[in-house]
Amino acid sequence: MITMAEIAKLTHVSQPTVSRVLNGNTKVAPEISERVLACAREHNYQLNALAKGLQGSKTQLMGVLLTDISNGFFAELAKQIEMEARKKGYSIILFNSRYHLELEQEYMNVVRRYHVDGILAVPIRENSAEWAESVKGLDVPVVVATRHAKGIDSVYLDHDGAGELVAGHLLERGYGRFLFIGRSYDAKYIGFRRGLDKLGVDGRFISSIEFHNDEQLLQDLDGYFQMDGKLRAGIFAYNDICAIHVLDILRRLNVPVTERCGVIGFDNTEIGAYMNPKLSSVSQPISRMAAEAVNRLIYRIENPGTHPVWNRSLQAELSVKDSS
Amino acid sequence: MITMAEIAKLTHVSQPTVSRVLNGNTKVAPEISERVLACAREHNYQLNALAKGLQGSKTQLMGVLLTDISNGFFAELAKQIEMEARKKGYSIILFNSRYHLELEQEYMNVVRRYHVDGILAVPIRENSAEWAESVKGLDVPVVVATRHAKGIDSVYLDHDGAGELVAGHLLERGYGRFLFIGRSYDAKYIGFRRGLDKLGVDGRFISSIEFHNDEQLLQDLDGYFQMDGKLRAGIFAYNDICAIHVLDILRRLNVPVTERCGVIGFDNTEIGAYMNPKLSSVSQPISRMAAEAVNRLIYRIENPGTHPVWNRSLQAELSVKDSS
DNA sequence: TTGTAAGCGTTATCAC
DNA sequence: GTGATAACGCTTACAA
Repeated sequence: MITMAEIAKLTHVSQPTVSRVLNGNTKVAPEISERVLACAREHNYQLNALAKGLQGSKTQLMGVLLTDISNGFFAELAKQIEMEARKKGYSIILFNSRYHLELEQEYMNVVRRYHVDGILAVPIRENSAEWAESVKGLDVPVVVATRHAKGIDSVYLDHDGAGELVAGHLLERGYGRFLFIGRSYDAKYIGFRRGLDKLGVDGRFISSIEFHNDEQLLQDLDGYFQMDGKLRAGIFAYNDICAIHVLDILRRLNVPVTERCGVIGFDNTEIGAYMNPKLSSVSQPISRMAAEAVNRLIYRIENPGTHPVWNRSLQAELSVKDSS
Repeated sequence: MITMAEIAKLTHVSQPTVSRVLNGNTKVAPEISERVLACAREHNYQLNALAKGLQGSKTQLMGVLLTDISNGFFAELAKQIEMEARKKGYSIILFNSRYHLELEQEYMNVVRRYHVDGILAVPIRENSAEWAESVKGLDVPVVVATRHAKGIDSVYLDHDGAGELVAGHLLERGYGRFLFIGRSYDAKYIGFRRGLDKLGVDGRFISSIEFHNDEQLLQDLDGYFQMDGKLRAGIFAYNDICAIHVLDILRRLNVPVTERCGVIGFDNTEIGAYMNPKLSSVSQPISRMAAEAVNRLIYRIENPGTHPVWNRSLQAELSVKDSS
């Protein structure tokens, strides 16, 4: 690997001049500039990011700390982050905590060794005191993605609003009663109820059940479809996997989808598109989330100092397919 | 961030002594060692990997160049690579070519900037001359994963053997005729045929069709099940996605799975386990592939110089579920 | 066993 | 405009 000093020797200039030419910020005589650039190109010069970083300047490295890269959602997020970072000239150093708190803690240290310019994290427990502590101890900016973190910049999906969105869609499609499958305290359900309420749906027609296993869900859905047989049911599952189980059970119960009920999933995973019928689903705007997170992080990198905490809530989008 | 020099000042020793203590290779007086270690711990000292790398020593960085991190298979691979690398004290710098040749080329350059100790790659075109050229131009060891690369160390799955494995399984389960869905020149099919042949299956009962779209596949399968109605059919699809389409079509054709036919997928993706019936599938030993690749790369890092090219072919495993 | 000195490849601060 | 020179934090001789 050729260095600036070597290029300097070859082109009969000083090494700092080579630096000036290659960085292109300071004025340099055109003939020198040309000579140096030609030489650099010829030898396929590559900046030594280590030396640059050591010197105090930026490393152009972004630490990315995820919980589970093998999860399709985070894999897509990682992809988008990498794309967006690349656009801005940053490379990604990847850490995957696998939901191990100790590992996450270790990574918070390891990442410092590489003097990354900033960290983009999906913490395991975004509101734990220890994690907040680690972040404060760091001397680099941190942005949290996919979750709301108190006291730290973050970008996340508005689950509550997503529920409302689903409510509007199901109502528009003429469903007359509504079932949420998931925890009753889920923000999605809160928003779902509120949305239905706003649009004048009687609370009697809104209910929720939890999903534990197929047999229990089958029982529950069977019961649900015994009553109020005439009203088409709009079913909102807390994620696509759950929704897929629902589709399977509906098939076993001989409840035709869209005729007697509609099903909406959450996450809009690829797998949903392979179902029959294709699963309608709420999609998280992953690429926007990645872009906003990366850009905010870069903003923080380029504008050090304390700024008010920035929390960006993104709106969900509905990907309507064949199941609703 | 505290430095060795600062620790040296605080503990009244020289900076190289601090280095000696922290690295633990050279002999240092116990009382000094203790003092230094205590100080380092107290201030949560972290090595400056940039300085270490710059000095000529290793960066403990591994460049990982993938084609598509959002693909579940590669996502899992990335996870395993990260795990294995971490175990050995390496961190991962991730690049995702998205199957763009120019991007891959750019990344081959960018990665040099960070002076990674080695590169673990899934190249887009493992046998292209240009790529081989880029690799030769590099001064760091490269190991290719998931594909066989001529002239470069690589770990990959034995597709041919996998086909043979499937043949044995289907025969054992009593299927009497066999259908491969995919390209006829696929190594899986070659192995599949050979396996069946070895076990005495008449070539008349072996065939293959390609998969282009659902309608065409439905026609083809319909035709296939019209003839030789008595023989149970063992169907081997070139990947899980295809197998899932097959399952769907079999349902539409009212061909009961396991009674009249069995279906085997390839990749053993998570999605297959959510099917009904659960999809039997050939699983690539991802974690072993990752481990072998990482370990080979580390071997190359620690033993520079020319060694004979190392090509490791791994055997597939069959994950038998409910569809066969 | 420990300290001194040099050097890795940059950028930044000076002079000229 | 351009060239010395110092500095970043570390490892590796070499000296004591």
